[in-house]
Amino acid sequence: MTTEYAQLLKAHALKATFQRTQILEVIERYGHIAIEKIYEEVSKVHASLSLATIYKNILLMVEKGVLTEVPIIGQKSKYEIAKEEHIHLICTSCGTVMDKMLDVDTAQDTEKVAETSGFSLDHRQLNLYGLCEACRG
Amino acid sequence: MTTEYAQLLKAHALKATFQRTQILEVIERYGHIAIEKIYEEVSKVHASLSLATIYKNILLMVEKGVLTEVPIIGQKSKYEIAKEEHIHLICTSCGTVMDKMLDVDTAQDTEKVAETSGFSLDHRQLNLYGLCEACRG
DNA sequence: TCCTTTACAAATAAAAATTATCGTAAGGAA
DNA sequence: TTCCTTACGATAATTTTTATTTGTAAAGGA
Repeated sequence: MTTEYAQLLKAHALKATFQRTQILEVIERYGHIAIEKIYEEVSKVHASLSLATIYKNILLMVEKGVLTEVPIIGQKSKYEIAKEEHIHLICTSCGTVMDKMLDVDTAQDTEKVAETSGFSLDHRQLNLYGLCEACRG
Repeated sequence: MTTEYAQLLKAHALKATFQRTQILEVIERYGHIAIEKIYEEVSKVHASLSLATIYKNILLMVEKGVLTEVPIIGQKSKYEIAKEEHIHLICTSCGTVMDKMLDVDTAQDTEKVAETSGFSLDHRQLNLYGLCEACRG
């Protein structure tokens, strides 16, 4: 069966194995998720899965541009499906990561900072830390 | 002069040991530096230093607000002396990290993003990845 | 000064995270 | 289906990080 994930993998010259499509399914379901949790979740539908397989595939899919690493202060990195550039709101209480659109002004401002420094900008990583609505109490 | 670091430590309720002032001296000299490299450098002036001591002290100094962790895509976290909020320009070729002033507009824009999401903003992490002037060739 | 208390560093030791190896199995093109 | 290539699973081996224990030194009080 050619699922949405199988196509995504093939579009990046990767074979669409069951393990990989399951990993992608879990990542999409969570939005942002750490390695250990991916292992935990995928194991539920594929008990014989090896943790090494997760590591290998995550690394590979990051290399191929299917996934993006989201390094976070004080935590292990989380991973998300690569998508249009955006901002992260990270709750320091519950750990939730939310995506927010990157507004044009901020994009332009940062481009300008890079430019005036003789720096050729490739991509941004804009993380805002604080308390989400639920955790503010 | 190491008294500068001794004062910094004391201001955060930490004792000014030789090891700690040396760690701080190395971090300031490099600007941004990973654990392993700190160990390598401090070992030069203090051969019997244990790597566990580095970890313990880095963790402690981050907790106390003397240091800031800078997590970077595809690398181990680097550490810097805590200072006024700023942007990082990270060269994906040579790995150099440069500090840039955070302009008022960007600061306000991000505050607004947080606000309209019901998010109480605590601190930002704005990293720009690309090629530094030297690496553009 | 001497004693007591506390904190620290060093040295392990232990645990956790990540990467490598290799025989077998599965994907995909023809 | 057949064949070639690549991925998986099962370790094993490393690396990274954290915890524990012990000896020493510094700090403060009598």
